[in-house]
Amino acid sequence: MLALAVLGFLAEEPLHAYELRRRISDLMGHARPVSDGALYPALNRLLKAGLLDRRAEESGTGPTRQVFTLTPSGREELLRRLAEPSEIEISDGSSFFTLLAFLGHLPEPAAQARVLRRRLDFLTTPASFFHEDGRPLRAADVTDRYRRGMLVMARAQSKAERDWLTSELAELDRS
Amino acid sequence: MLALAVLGFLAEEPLHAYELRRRISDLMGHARPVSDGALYPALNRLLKAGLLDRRAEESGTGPTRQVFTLTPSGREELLRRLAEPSEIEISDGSSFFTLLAFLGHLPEPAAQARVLRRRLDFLTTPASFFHEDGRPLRAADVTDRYRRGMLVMARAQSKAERDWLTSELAELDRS
DNA sequence: ACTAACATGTAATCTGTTACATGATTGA
DNA sequence: TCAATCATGTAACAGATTACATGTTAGT
Repeated sequence: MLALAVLGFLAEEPLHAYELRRRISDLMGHARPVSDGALYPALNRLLKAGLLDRRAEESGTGPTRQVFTLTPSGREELLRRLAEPSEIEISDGSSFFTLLAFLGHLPEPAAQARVLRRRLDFLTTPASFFHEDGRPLRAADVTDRYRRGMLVMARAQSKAERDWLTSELAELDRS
Repeated sequence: MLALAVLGFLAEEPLHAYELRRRISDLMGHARPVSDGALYPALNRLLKAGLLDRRAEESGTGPTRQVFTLTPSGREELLRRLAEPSEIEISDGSSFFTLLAFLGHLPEPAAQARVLRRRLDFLTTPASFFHEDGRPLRAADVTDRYRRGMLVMARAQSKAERDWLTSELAELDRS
């Protein structure tokens, strides 16, 4: 997930670690902040895998900035990950959102549409939070007010997302 | 997170690991399935910490079931975690949802309200996904269609949740 | 005969968090 | 003077994923 965000942002322009952290923080870090202990090792892993290049840049002030650039192989990896997301990247809302932020990098609209379609299919498949005696509980049968709230909000969110996906897919079809 | 769900479900009734896994899967596992490699070690940690008791129960068929029960100390820990959630449990949507599923176990409505209030405060504080030249981009200025979609959906969700929280808090105040 | 569901666990590996460690610059 | 922001990293630890390992029962 962190790796995807790194590749995605570097696909737009070369950045040093600190600036990368800020952008990733804005994107995903409302919830959990991006820690240095995650970012720097991740950058080194990507570097070792040949997906990134690093060059030192004197900034005048403070430590030398380490500026990272996406290699051609890194761009391939990004496009592959965007075009063929894993099941969890489709089903987990926050992972999917990260994907969405970079989906525009996929050159073919048809490839973008395939990803949106997968998400729509996932959201359209009904799922149930709570069970009793092995059978799913309908919303009306959930007595706990907070669990009822969960169902209400999950539905509202799913509806909003399905509507958006549907209209976006329709627009992609037209072009 | 896994630990909270274990404590929460066991607060309702004793369960064996497999059944626990099913319930946790229903609750949080739409996205990522609960793996045995996470669940069994987590149960052993809680056991060692004295929050759970385990007893073997012959099921006739297959391996002996390991039935887990919440100890008094486990219940205390659950209530403490529900009453005083960490910042990330408040700000991360999926963590907060897990919390919500068990919030009803808190005996005092005022303690429940404090948690809801914290979430509402978090949602009311404006946050921005994207920045340009250090300043937050307004939705209208986001040109990428998918990023615009992210903003639209994030707003819809936030609104739905704030509405629900507000009405729930009003009801708690009345009683 | 095969698949899914039931039922429990371990081991290697990966990733992330938290804390540590350093040091300059800018604004209140 | 004190806090925040800029800027880079390491080390210990916690937690999760994936794959391995085993075996029964019920349904197709």
